[in-house]
Amino acid sequence: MSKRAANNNAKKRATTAAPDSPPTLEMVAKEAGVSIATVSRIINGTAKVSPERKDAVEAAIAKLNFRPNAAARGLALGKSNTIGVITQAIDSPFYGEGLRGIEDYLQQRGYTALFMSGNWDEQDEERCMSELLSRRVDGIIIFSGRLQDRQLANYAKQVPLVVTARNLKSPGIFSLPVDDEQGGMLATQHLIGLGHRHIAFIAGILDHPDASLRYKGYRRALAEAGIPHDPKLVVPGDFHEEGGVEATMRLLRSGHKFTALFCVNDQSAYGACLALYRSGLNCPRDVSVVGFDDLHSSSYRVPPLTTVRQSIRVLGESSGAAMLQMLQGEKPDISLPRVQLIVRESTAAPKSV
Amino acid sequence: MSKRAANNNAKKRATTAAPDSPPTLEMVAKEAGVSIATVSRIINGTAKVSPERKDAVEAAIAKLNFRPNAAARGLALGKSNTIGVITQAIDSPFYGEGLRGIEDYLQQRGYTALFMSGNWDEQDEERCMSELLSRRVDGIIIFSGRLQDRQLANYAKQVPLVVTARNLKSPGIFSLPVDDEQGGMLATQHLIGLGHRHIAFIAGILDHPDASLRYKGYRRALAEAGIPHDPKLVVPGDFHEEGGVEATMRLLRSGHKFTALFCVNDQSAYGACLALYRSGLNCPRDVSVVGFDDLHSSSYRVPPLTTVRQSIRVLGESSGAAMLQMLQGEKPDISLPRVQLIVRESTAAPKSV
DNA sequence: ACACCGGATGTAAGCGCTTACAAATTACGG
DNA sequence: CCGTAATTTGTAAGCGCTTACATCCGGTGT
Repeated sequence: MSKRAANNNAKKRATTAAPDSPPTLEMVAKEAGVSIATVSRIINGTAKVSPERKDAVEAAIAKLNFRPNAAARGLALGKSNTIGVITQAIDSPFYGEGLRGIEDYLQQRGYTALFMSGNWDEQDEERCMSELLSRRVDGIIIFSGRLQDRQLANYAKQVPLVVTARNLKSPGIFSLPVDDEQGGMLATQHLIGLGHRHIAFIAGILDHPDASLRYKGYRRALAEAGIPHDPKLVVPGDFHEEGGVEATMRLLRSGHKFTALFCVNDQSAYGACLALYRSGLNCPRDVSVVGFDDLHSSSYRVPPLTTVRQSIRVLGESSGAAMLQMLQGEKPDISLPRVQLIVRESTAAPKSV
Repeated sequence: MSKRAANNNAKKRATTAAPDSPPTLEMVAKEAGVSIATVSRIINGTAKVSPERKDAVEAAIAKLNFRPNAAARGLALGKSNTIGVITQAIDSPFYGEGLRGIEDYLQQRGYTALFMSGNWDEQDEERCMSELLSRRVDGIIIFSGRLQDRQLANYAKQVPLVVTARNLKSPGIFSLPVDDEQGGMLATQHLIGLGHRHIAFIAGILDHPDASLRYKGYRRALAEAGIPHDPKLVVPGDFHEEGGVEATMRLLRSGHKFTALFCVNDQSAYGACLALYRSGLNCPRDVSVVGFDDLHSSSYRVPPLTTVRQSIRVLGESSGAAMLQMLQGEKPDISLPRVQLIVRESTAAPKSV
C-alpha cells in the first residue's frame, strides 16, 4: 500500500539510480486539466472526446512520458493480454524456432508471450503452469512435454490450452498434432528408394510419443517394402547430439551391417555424422543419414543434411493463431502443413557391393 | 470493472470451456472463516498466526485451488518480480543459451524472466522497452542490440538496466563487457602458431561493436607477429550461416591466397565450412577455420570446430546475478570468466608448400 | 420559450491484494 | 481479580486502472 510503496521508492532512490515512481493516469489528468476517465477514454479510444481536450491530454502524456500500468489494467479488465508458453528448453534450436513463430504472431496482435522452460520434467512443468496461472495469462500454449493428458484436461478448466505434438480432444484444449508417423515413413521410403536394405534407426527417449510415432513410420515403410525389421538396428538416443554419437558408436561396435541411418531428429543426426567421421566413415558414401525437423542449421552441415521438415516455425505461428481463436470463443480451424522430405546431400545410394 | 468482467466470463463460459473466474483471497477467507488479512499473512508468512487458523486457511486454499493474482499483488506492492529481457532473436542458438542462463538463475530466486526479441532493429527494441516498462518489470537485461548509449542512459532513469557486450558507465546501468578483442587475438594467434601466414577474416555486420573488436584483435595478433594486414582478406558477413557461405565464396573467387579463416562467430564458420566443401576444399587440410562463441553444436560439427568460447550461458547467469544485486541496491561485483580458445579439429598446420 | 434529447464529461465503485492502524484477545504482575 | 502490555486478528484504505451511471451541456421540435 501507499506507505510501503513510497518507502520502497525512497530506499531505491538512495541506493541505485532512483526511478521516480512512474506517472499515473491521475497525474496526467491533473496536468491536462481533465478527469481521469477522460484520459482513460482517450488512451483506449473508448469514447468520443473533444479535440482540444484530446490534444491537451496527449501533450500531457508525452510530457510526463506516461505509460499505462499493465498490472492495473489487467486487474480492472480481468485479462492480461499475455499468453503463457511452456517449452521444454528455451535454448533448444528446435523449440527456439517455434517460440519465435509464436512471439511474432502474438506480438502483431497485441499479445505478449511469456516463455518458460519445462526441462522435460513433470514437476518443472507444473511449476510453470502454476506461475502462469498465477499471472492470470489469458491462455497457455504447451510445446510437447510430459504432462499427462488427464492433468492437461484439468488445467483446461482454468485456462484455454493449445498443445502441440499430441492428439487430445477435451473441452478447452486444442491440439495440433504433427504427422510424425508420415514423416518417419517418408524418410525411410527415401532411403529404400535409394536402394538401402539395412537401415538403422536412432530412437529418442523410449516412451516419448514423437519418437514412437516416427519409429512406427519407419517400421511401416520397411514392412511395405517387404524388408524385415531388425530390432538390432534400433538403438536409443536422447534427442541430442550426444545421444546420436553414442547410438552410432554402439551400432558400429555391434557389427550389425547397415548402410543407412534414420535419426529421430536432426540433433541426433548431427551426432551420428560425427560418430561416422570419427570412425573414418564417410557420409553419404559409406553411410547415408536422414534427420527429422529440418533445423535451420541442417542445410549448412557438411554435408547438408537430408531431413524431414515439419516447420516448427509454422507450428509456433499456428498455435498462436489457434489460441487467439479460442480466446475469441471460436473453435480453431487451424491445421499444419504436411511434413515434407527435404533431400540434400547426406543420402546416396549404398556402395555397390 | 465488475460488471464487465462478469459479462466477459459469462461470454466465455458460453463459448469455450469456461474458466470460472478464479478464486480470490476473499473467497478463501470466507471458506476458512477468517479475514482476508489473515489469509494474506499466512500466504506471505508476514506475521504469526495461530496454528488452527493456519490449518483452516491452508485447507481452504487447497480446496479452492487458490493462486494469488500476481497482477493484484504487483499493483499493491509496486513491483512485479519480473525481469524483462531484450534479446535480438529468441531462436538464435547463440542467444538461446544466454536466455536459458538468465531464466534458470532468476527462477531459482523467485523472479520470472520476460523475453522479447529486438530483431536487431532499433524500433523493435524501443517497442520492447515500452512494453516492458508498461508491465512495470523490476529491471531489464539487454543482450547486445542497437539502442544508443544515450537512449539506454535515459531508460535507466526509469528502471535498472544490465547490458551485455558493451562498456558503458552510467547511473542505473551495469554493463558486462565481453573481451572480444582478446578472443580475436587468441584465435588469430592460434592460427599463426600453426604456421599460417595468410589468414582471412569473415567479419560480421560492419558497424557492429562485437565484430569490430574481434577484428581489432585479429589485426593486433597479426601485427604482433609481424604479418602485414591485407584488407583484401577481410570480407563482410552477417553473423549467420548464409553470410559465411557468401563471404567464403567471394574470397575464393577473388583468388587471394589464404590458408586459414577466422570467422566472427560460429554460425559464420558453419557457412564457411559449407562453402569450402562445395568448392571441393577440405577443412582443415586445405583451409583451417576458427569460429567464435563455442555454440553447443560446434563440438558436433564435422570436423568439430575450433573456436573461442565466451560461455554465453554464464553471461546469462551473470547478468541475472548483476540485476538482482542492483535490485538490492548493491553495486554489482560480477565479472565474466575470460574468453578461452577451444582447439578442436577444424584447424591444422597449412599444407607444406 | 420550454421540455426533451443526445453527446461530452465527471464521479465513484470495484478489480484482488497488502498493510497501517484499530480492536480484540491473551498473558502476566501485583 | 484487575490493570496493562503483548500478542493476534480484523477493518479499511489505497495501489492504477476501467466503466456504469449521473451530470451537464447545447441543440431541437413545437
